Amino acid sequence: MPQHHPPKTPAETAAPTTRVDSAIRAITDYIHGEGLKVGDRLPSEAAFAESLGVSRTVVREAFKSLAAMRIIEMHAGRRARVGGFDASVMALSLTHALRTEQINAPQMWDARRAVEMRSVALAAMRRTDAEAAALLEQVAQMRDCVDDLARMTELDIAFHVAIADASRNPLFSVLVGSLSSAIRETNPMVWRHRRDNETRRDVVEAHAAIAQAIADGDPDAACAALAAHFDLAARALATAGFN
Amino acid sequence: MPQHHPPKTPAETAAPTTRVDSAIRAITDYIHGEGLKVGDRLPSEAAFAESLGVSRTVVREAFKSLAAMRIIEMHAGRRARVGGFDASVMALSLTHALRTEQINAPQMWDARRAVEMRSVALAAMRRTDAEAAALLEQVAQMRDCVDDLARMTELDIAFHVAIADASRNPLFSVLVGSLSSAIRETNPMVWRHRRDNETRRDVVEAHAAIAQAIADGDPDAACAALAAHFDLAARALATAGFN
DNA sequence: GGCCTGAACTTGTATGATAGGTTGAACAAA
DNA sequence: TTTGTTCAACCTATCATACAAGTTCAGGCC
Repeated sequence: MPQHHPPKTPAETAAPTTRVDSAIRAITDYIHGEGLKVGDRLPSEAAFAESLGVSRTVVREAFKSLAAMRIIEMHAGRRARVGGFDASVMALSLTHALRTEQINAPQMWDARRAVEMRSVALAAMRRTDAEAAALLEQVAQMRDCVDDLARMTELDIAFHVAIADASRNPLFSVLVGSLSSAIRETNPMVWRHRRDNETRRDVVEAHAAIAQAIADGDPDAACAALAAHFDLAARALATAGFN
Repeated sequence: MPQHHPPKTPAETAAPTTRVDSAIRAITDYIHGEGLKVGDRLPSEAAFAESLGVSRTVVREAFKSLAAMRIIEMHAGRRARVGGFDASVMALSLTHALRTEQINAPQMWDARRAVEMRSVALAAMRRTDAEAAALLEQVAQMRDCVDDLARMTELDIAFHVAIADASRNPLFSVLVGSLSSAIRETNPMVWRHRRDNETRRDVVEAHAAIAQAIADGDPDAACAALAAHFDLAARALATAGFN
């Protein structure tokens, strides 16, 4: 029997238990109802407090909760504004899931592969010339620091996110960014097992192949190159002892 | 030039600006440092307040923020516990992104397609017999309510999530759940354009083909069936006027 | 043993106060 | 008219305190 997922409508239909919860609901409804877009200003905490008939404490916790999810942005003195979609929330969530062993590294890599397989294909079809050049440049930078693990990790993530940006679908940027970011912590363990520089160079060349395929505007080649990249990673994961 | 994403390490390395932010950081670090797992109890708000040298208000807002992200769970009178990974956070985030037009429906569908393409393949390889039977049963239920839009929508989501569950990768359950859930709001608009029952029946049969392929343990057939399903959806989206 | 009870603890919410950041309009200077 | 300054009003960040209501668990009673 499949596990039962309680059906949840957006913003959790489940009757709000605490006043903070209902305040959160009221605020999101307000944003939606007023048709507010990113950057638009919200009423003050005091205003919500009065209109909802609760203390400012309650509204404040609701605001903070929404700010944590980047649904709104808060700054001292300034009114809260509607927030922009961002990878950080999902990244935090995924990092937590990894650390608490609700998900393991191979599972994360598997999902990442699925997402990026589409991301590179779109990038190959939609990239601008500037983006193509930038990707090739990033690969060049990677070649220069096969020994610097930390730098390599950051370049790696930036490279994959840049591809996602070129896909012209911000959702891919966020998904790729958060999935990559969450894996960051396991990355050093994997690389430690690539002792010989030759293997490390293989990784860089895998990236080069992806960048080239995207520059050539060849989705199929890009997918093939990405598949090779992930196969390499999968082997490394296995070697590093991830189950 | 590709847009510059400021590199963010997990839990945002960016120097915490407010005390609440640093409290959030301290709490997540505590969870990680103590190696706490899902369900483990955290120290009380008062304890954190004292150890961090801030008021309970600050700790409370930090707790609420983490609770919003499901990193911890809070209940009146009970100590906070480490929370389980859940689709609701991402669903809320995505729903907000859709409502504020940071992402549009076709983009969401595209990402969903990428994720589910892998989800069904894994499900076909790993599903238990019980899961296969359950999927077929769910399709049967869908056949019985082609006229009930709301019910159909919920069954649809439940079906895709059930497949993800069968993939044995909880990340897919979360991704599929949240992506499907976020699309829920646009679903009625799409279905309104499938006037004739014949087309609606096509949709149900597309699901049937997926379920059958998974039951047969045939990943390739499952992918093909899923592709057909999404092509159908893409056409409907176009008809409904989504750009 | 099993059930009940209450004290101790913990979270949920309210109130009031203060410090410090932000904003916008009135006003002065160029 | 334009630009720059200043200040009052507004707003958020944080604190201290208080009390209601839910939870836990050790004893005590049957």
